Amino acid sequence: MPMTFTMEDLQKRLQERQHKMTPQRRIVLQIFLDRPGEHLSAEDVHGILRSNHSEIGLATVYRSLELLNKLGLLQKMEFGDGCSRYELNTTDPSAHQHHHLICIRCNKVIEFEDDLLEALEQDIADKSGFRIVDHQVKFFGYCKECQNSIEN
Amino acid sequence: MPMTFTMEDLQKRLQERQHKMTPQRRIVLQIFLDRPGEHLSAEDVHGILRSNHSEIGLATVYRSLELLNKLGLLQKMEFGDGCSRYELNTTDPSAHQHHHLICIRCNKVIEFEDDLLEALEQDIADKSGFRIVDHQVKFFGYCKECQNSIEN
DNA sequence: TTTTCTGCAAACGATTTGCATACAC
DNA sequence: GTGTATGCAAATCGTTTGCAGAAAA
Repeated sequence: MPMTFTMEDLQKRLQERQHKMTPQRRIVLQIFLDRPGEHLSAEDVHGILRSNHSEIGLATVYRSLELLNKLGLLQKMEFGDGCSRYELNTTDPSAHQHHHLICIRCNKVIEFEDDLLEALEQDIADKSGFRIVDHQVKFFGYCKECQNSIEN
Repeated sequence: MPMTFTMEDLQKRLQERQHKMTPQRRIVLQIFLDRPGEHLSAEDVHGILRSNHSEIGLATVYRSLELLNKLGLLQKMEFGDGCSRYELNTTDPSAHQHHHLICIRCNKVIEFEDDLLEALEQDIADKSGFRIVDHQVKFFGYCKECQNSIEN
């Protein structure tokens, strides 16, 4: 089980860049800590806050997500559904970055890791001369459940 | 050099779905035929039309791009610059789908093909049970030229 | 007290839509 | 002629921004 961040990490990283610790930022991070593995949009977060009776302005949600991303606590991603989504980073530097399988029938997003990807990246770098610093890999298809229900 | 589509392909595919051949659709496709390998946004296309003295309403440009995509003549993609981009598909069914290396300094997009990707996809499918029908692979980094100018 | 933050409302940019007219078939 | 397409303007949607008041440091 990969380690995630703590509030102290948030505090420390905010201070390093002369930002301030605020209840809003703490609460937004806590939402992700409470939901490991979920890919939340700004609207999702805003809705969760609303249902928690801890309303925070939508603009502040956007600003907090962007900040937590810059601080390295959240990772930003796009699944082609028209909005940015965020998920908690792991603190484990040796962890492989995971990637996403997106079911085009039920819209489920599942994650995978695969060592072949590292080989692919190395191969691309060698052939192209690019110095690669990040990648995005998404596979679209039908998950097991949807394959079954199509057959029936 | 991969084969691309012709106006006859457009005509045929339009008829199959009871759509009509219009000058606007013909002109939009021609723009892509004239610029193989370019990744054009709706605004790009609209600008080219403007400079060609063949103005077409922006809404029609959007509708044409979406239609050409549905007909399989164009491929839609996102590079994270806030707008959708399109490029001509090849007609060669045995061609490997190519992928993109995006320079995060000069924003150049270059394309690559790599057989390892097929292996990766097969591996993922085996492990996850997903039936994969499409994928998106983007690598972000520094192109050769930008690596050089950073060193200087 | 100084600087950064928040919340609100207005602004934004890409894309979509409603509708009357024009055109392809 | 019939049904689809176009052009325009207005609407939409996610996101960003300006600004005045609030709150961290």
